[in-house]
Amino acid sequence: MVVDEQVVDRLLHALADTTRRDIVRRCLVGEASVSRLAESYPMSFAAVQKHVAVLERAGLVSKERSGREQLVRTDVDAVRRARDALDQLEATWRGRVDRMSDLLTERTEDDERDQR
Amino acid sequence: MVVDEQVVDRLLHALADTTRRDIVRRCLVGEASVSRLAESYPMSFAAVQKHVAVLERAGLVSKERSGREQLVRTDVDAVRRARDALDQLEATWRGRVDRMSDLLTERTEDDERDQR
DNA sequence: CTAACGTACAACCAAATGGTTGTAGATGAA
DNA sequence: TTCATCTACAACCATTTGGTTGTACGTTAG
Repeated sequence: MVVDEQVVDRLLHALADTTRRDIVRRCLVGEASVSRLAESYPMSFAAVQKHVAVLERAGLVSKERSGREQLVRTDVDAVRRARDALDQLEATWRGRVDRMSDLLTERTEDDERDQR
Repeated sequence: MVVDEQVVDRLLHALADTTRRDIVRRCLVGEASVSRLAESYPMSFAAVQKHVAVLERAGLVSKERSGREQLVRTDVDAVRRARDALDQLEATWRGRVDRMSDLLTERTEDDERDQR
């Protein structure tokens, strides 16, 4: 249940890139070969290969050979695990926020800055 | 409501580090000076300063002078925004997963090529 | 005033990132 | 078989990252 911090590191790092998030989205609906993916982005095939490798190391996608193509598929369970990890992170924060709210009820002071 | 991809990049990158996540947690309950934070981690004061700067650029924390100390405070609203961004990202994925379930019953084609 | 403290910032460094090109090996099509 | 396609991977490069040390400056305590 305790999320391995290193796993979270890899997960968030993998997701901290627009291209990689897009690949995850694309490969959630049906598989796509790496070369097919590469056509969609303004970078070389090898660059896309590297992005896929990062996602693979984070466990977000997996590859499967199909003839001479390598089909990339987002691991739905991994996405769920990513979401759970983020939820857990946020739950910790929220727990702290809630406890902080109690403390703040008696110190309505300099926490009156911006509200949106 | 469309999340700026670059903002998400900065946000996820800022959170993709164990030390930085810890700083966020710590500064959610009460402020802490940078030097006090630095005592908690096996690295130099300057290194912690840089971590705080990364969090600051991502809008997750803010600093406020108090005498000669610089108090770091997690921006609760920013945490909420981070959470919303992640929720939105995950909602997109979930939407795709749901639609994929439908598509899978009748063989998916390439008609889903461009999203955005 | 002086000394200690907290901070800012620059310079430097090693390693990782994100990109490129080039080469080579499998595989499918003609 | 031959050729085009898809992939893997190495080498290289520029930039960023994450760390260090050193210096300078404002502020508080004595």
